Amino acid sequence: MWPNSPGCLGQLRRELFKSRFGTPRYPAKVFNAAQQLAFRPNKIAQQLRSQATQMIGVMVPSLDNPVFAEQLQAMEVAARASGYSLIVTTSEYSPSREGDIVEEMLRQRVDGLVLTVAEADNSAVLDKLRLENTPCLLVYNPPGNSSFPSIGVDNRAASADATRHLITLGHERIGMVAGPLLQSDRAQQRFDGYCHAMREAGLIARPLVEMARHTQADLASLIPALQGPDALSAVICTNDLLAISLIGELQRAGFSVPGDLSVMGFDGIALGKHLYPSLCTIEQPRADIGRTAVHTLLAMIRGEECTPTPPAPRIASGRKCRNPDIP
Amino acid sequence: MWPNSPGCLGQLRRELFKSRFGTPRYPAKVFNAAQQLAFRPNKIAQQLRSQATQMIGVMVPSLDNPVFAEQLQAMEVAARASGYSLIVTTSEYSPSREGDIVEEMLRQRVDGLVLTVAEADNSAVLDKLRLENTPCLLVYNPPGNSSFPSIGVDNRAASADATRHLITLGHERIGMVAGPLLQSDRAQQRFDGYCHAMREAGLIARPLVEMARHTQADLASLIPALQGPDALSAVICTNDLLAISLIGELQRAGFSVPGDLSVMGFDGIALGKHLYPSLCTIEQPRADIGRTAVHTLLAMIRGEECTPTPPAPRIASGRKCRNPDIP
DNA sequence: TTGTACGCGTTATCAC
DNA sequence: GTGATAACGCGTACAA
Repeated sequence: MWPNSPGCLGQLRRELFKSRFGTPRYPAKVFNAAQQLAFRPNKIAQQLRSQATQMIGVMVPSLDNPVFAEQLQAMEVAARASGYSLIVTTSEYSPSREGDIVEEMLRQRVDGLVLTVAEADNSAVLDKLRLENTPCLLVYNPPGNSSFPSIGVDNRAASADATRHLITLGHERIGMVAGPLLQSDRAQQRFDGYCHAMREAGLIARPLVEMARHTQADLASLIPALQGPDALSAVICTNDLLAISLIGELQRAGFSVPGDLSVMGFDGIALGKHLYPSLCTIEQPRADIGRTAVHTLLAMIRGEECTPTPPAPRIASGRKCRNPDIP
Repeated sequence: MWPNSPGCLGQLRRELFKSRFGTPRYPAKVFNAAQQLAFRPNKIAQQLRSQATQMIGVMVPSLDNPVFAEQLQAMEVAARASGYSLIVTTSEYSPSREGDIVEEMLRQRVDGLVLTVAEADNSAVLDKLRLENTPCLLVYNPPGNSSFPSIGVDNRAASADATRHLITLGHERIGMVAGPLLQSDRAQQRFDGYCHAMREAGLIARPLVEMARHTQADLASLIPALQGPDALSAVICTNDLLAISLIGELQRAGFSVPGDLSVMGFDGIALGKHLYPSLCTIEQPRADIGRTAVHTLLAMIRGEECTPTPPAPRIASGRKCRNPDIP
């Protein structure tokens, strides 16, 4: 009909523009024209013109882990409420994928980034981002030396809490089970907290039992620690999926849980409390973390907190869930 | 340095352009200039110019349900492998949110949409999309009358399979438990399949037991059906989270599972098989569904299958998982 | 090979 | 108020 004649679209655009700034006055003429032309504002052009995309880039290791999925759910709701959209990517804990993803998002000119990287203290992608001026926020990664603000629980303290909890219950031979350590700085921190609490109580910290996958236990690597006079009476897993799967493996192999071995988790995924007995775990407020991450990043985008090293907003150490079956 | 001088950026762009079409020849001069200027191609401008965004819009009801999260994980990997990004949104089963989300994505000029709507046969957002020419693919929604291609298992057949499985095991008093029915056409289809299999076996189908939430069972609404001479001996839940949570509630209330009541799930989330006893369920190949959804949509975007009603690609009815504890 | 000019759809700022 | 115009960064056709 009217292709690009400024007489029509020009006025239309002007009206739509005004309506955004509190002068919403739609002459029927303009409104009808908009409908007849099936006019739909083009965000691409708006973004190019305004140099802002209202999009935030999100990178998590994997969405197969409910921890990240539930955090993302909260982030999406919070972002949408503020008029922002999410570009979501998964790194699979691979540094090279991390690099590609971030580069891609920068080309897309996202207004900000929310990342969970493999290792915050030794990350090529963070080194690169330090030279950019795109606001960037870490989630779950310990604040450490990365010089980026980070949101998440204090893994060391939380893990020490969990250990003390088991000690209070009378356990002395406590171990820790983790997924591939190289891939996650959180697991390392949680191990540190465990060691600290053990020493503090005069107990000996056992070496970490490392499993091949983050979310699936293989019993074989734990069996040695369950035999002999020094056999473990309790273990803490670095995440809930690992704990649940370990409990299943133990039961399948004829062990009684928690009779022969108490198993504690870490994360507090929603499912844990529906199980029977419910999983004893350290609960990370995933929804809060997601929401807070978005709000913090939006503040950074507005330039409110854009100093490179603001006081890292930490959420207090997670709280323990009662598990009546742990002795 | 060189702000916009065509002498520099023009050549640079040309080189980058050529390199995309098989003449990758970077004179050092150009390459260095790119680095010195910290040049980064602007996707926004590319998108505006080429009228294609290489972005696909995804809408799922909620990421708190691992079914959708795991599907999304597979979609993200497949999309990235083809150079596409994902804009992810959650509708929370709300039709009004569905409308807002899709409108927003159309303004963003996504190249295609992958949606899971509440009710495909009665959906305002699909009615609107029929008038647009943005490729659109449904996931999990039954193909039905929506005139959109859809990917997912045949819920009716799968549910009938599950029912027959229980019947084969000797059960006769079988019930079905669902979340809020109005919010999900899948649950309705699964109930239909159950009814069909029951009638087929000469058994009476019980009325659906509807729970207030999709992922959390409240035992109270099921208790009546567990009492009296006609007490149920088995139930099928319309999704795994509901099943797991119901099992927990039952056990907490002193029931024995599967002694007093056998509980079957639907979806086959990864966690189910790690439990002990592992959850008996109908497995939907979520990763396959996600991958296939992306590949199909990309084909539609390329115009290969862009007829409004192509033969709906269905994945064969999911397969049963063995659960040794169901009698 | 190298330089130039136009258009994609908006927004912003002019002049009328 | 209304209409024309520049610029955002890129792709591309065309001219030098």
